[in-house]
Amino acid sequence: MREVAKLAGVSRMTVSRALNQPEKVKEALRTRVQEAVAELGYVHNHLARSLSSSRSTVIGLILPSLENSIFSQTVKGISDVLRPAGFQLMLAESSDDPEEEERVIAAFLAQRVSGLVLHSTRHSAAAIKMLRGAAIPVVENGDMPADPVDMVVSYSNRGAAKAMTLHLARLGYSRIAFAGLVRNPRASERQVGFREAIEEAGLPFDPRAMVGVSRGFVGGAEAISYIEQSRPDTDALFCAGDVLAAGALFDCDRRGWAVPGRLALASFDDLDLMRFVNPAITALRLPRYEIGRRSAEMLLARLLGRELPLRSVDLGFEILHRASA
Amino acid sequence: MREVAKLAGVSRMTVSRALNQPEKVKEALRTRVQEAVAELGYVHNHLARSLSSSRSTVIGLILPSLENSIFSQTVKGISDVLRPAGFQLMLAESSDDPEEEERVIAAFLAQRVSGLVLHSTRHSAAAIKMLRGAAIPVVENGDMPADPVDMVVSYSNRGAAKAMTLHLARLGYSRIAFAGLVRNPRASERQVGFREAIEEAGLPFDPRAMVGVSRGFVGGAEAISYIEQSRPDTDALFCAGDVLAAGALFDCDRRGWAVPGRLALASFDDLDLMRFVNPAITALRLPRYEIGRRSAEMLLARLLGRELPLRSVDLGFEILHRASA
DNA sequence: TTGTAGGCGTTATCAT
DNA sequence: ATGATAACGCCTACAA
Repeated sequence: MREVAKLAGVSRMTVSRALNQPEKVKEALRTRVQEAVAELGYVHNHLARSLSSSRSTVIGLILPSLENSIFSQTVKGISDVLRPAGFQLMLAESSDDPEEEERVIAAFLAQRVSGLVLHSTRHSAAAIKMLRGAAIPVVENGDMPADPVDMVVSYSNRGAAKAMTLHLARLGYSRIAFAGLVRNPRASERQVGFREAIEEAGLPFDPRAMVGVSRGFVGGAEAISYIEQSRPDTDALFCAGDVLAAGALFDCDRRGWAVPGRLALASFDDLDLMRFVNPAITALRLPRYEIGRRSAEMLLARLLGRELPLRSVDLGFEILHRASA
Repeated sequence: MREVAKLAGVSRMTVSRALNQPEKVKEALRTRVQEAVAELGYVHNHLARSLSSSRSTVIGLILPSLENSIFSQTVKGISDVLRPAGFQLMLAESSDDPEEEERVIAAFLAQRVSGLVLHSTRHSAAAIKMLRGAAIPVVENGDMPADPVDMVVSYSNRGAAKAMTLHLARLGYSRIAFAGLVRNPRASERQVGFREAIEEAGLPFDPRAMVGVSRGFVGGAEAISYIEQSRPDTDALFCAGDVLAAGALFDCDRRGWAVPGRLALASFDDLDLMRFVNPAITALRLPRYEIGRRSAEMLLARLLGRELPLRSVDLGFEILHRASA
């Protein structure tokens, strides 16, 4: 910048202003500065800027898993808002482990991110302390937490699972089963919603109606095997996770089980896949992209000094009824 | 840090060393420093560190699309290497647009990323100039480029497409069609490979055997419609992109076309999905995760001053023969 | 092994 | 509208 200033025949301060608040610099000087910048191939140093102004243009995002297509929509939503605003996105994975999340938060705070989006809603005490100490805006995404750290943009896992289960009950299914991922806090919430719905629908509650399975398509096949062996009179299966329902459908296909004749199927997440398989799978549409957008917007609003009316936004969900149930 | 130093009764330099090179500080002092850090909730400022040492611990990654599951494996590979090394990942999207890529590169260089991973291999002249000027290690990923910017870790789109097409020819299919994404540089390379294979196999080359389709499952259905209307005697379809083959399979299912009886199917990418559908789809396994790992490893090696024997690594591919062809 | 001095490249602040 | 000066918080280089 020193060199740019020299070449343009102005002070460094003027260069800085020409770069950051062009309207505050006379056109003549502004042009000379721009020419000097181009000539020297000068690249503004945002580290120095952040250090000096004690405010950065980087937002941190911590996801439970990087390999999950449902999160990529949220990433896209965040990125679409951040990029035009001149902000960058820093990404890391927590594996749904509070300890690992804590380490990542520490690393991000050391990088002086100006805001944070956390998908998990379970944090270590130390992590919460660090977040409060950092005094930066934080958005939580994965669920509507009872005790938010700061802001929340999400939907209710419990509520959505309950709604879908009630939907199945209303369709006349009475021996409904639930398959969810093991060791996953969001899956647990969904299971609670499932149970609430069963009771509210006046159906007998059967603990064996719930099964924990692995991630991925294989989890869906595990659920079908479980049903065959342990609860063969099941008439509908609600798969609460990612591609489980598709895996279940493929396995039914292989076994010659008619869907929904032998077994009705419903999915928690409406991936594109759900619409394209045969039969198309009834699913919950969750506003994954919107969650990203709103999270980023709220973060930016706070960084620009606007006080927000809402600290907690429930974006809800939608039931997409299709041929599988 | 000043406060930590005061509380621990040492100089700031000692604190800095206790943090960065603990082995160079006597245990007694180190302990006192750590206690002071904990007591004050001190968070190291990596911006200041980077500015002062003129070396950062952030790597930039630019992907054509954030919503594509095949890239998430590469992201995971990069992250798995970066995290233990204390590096962070900054992520952005180029939409396969060299102009947009150029803007992102500029933004990343302003953030003083210490290395860059680019999935695209087509860059604007200005982008290349900036990269060379920045003198940071760069890895390209999406293809084996004729004229690399710096390092390359990839596979050959042309070679892989050619191999799969030859595989289909060897299986006895003689009216093979190719479906690829429109306006996608990697899809174009794959098409070249397809054509080479057709000629090498001694099959008649028919321009109508190639069709450009949309992204996503719907693209597969488009390909099937095209075949029905414009080239009904096609006996095998090679889908060169992401989920296209699955979309084609679902559409065949809907039409009652037997796979591979009426039409054989092959996919360019081996997503999990390909193994789980019925029939399972013959696919190219591309080392997406490994590409991420190796890219990050090569970047780190260079940042640690090691000179690398290889600047260009072709990780190859594998044909997974399954029931669809 | 520890400390001192100076500077990394920018912006806040105050002055002109 | 522009400039001078002093931080921002850390590390390099050198000294003790």
